[in-house]
Amino acid sequence: MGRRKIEMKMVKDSSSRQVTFSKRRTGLFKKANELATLCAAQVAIVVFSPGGKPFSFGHPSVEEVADRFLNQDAPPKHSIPSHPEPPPQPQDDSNVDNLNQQLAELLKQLEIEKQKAEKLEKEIKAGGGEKFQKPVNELSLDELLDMRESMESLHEKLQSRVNEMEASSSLLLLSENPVRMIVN
Amino acid sequence: MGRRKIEMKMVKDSSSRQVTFSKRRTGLFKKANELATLCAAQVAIVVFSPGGKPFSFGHPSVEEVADRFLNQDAPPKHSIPSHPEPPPQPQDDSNVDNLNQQLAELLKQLEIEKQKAEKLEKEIKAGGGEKFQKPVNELSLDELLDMRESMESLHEKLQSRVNEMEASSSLLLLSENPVRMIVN
DNA sequence: AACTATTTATAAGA
DNA sequence: TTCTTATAAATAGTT
Repeated sequence: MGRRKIEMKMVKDSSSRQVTFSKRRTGLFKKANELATLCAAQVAIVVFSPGGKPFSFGHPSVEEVADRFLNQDAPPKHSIPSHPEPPPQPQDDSNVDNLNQQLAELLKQLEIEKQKAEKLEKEIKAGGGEKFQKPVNELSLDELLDMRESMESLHEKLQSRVNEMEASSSLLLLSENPVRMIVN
Repeated sequence: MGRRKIEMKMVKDSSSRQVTFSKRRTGLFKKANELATLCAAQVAIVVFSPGGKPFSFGHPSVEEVADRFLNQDAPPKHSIPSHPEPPPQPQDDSNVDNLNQQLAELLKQLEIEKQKAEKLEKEIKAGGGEKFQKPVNELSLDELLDMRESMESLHEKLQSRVNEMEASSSLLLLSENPVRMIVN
């Protein structure tokens, strides 16, 4: 999906591989979050980078998905009653066991977090800074991401303003009238 | 990614939601497979469909990834002590508190910056009035440059904070469960 | 970290 | 469900 189509084989260059991993992990988690959001599905993902570092996503939380996995509850909704009922055997695409379920849950949560963040970002971008008045403890990763976006937006505005100012000041220096500048 | 852009909200129609889930689950697993293949990374995903059916993907297998998670090798930082007997209460709360405090600070600074920006904006726009007689240009330019600097600084901090939050949230999610994840 | 040129993923529709 | 098609997204290669 880029300048070129690449072979589905391990990227040899360690450095490039790390870059690819970062980009794709982000994309994967985003997709997971979208799946969870659009379909009211629970998702958990666990990933070990080539360097061995773990990353995870879960919706609504890794714990919940994990518990559900462990308890093999296949309830239609989000109920996580610790009712020791041996529910139906999942028909996974691959190996599935308790651990797998837990992992799946984790991945879900991560995805959800990402989606929330995106949502917040949009809100912030669109609206104003109402979010800044919310109690910090309620700030989640999503909100943080939103904040980052608004920051970027602010920064962009600042940037263009500075550019205008610089251009104007330059012109002023060239003019016979050294002062007064109108910036609108 | 199709004929039209869709809102990131739960698909109301049950039937459509099921279709979307099927398509996107396939896509998610495909992406996971590519990530694992291209980056030599281990990946595990568990998903519960809106109907409550479990699906999973694992490379090399969900069990292996799960085991690796459970058998965490003591990581340098956000490690969660996975002790054999009484799995100690994770001190995640403290971590969260710290993050929240830092976040609070950032928010404060952001607020201040925003106010400055607004003030400056007003002054500049009010240019239609008396401002023309003051050396607004130079002053404003300086102020703008300062602001830009602080904005950039803030942005950097926010960026790293986001990174921490992502890692921490992952850890926290796992720590509350029987599953443990190490992010270092 | 940003930016395009392309490749993919997919929302609709059949 | 599967296939097709028009678009929206993701991302490989670059800077």
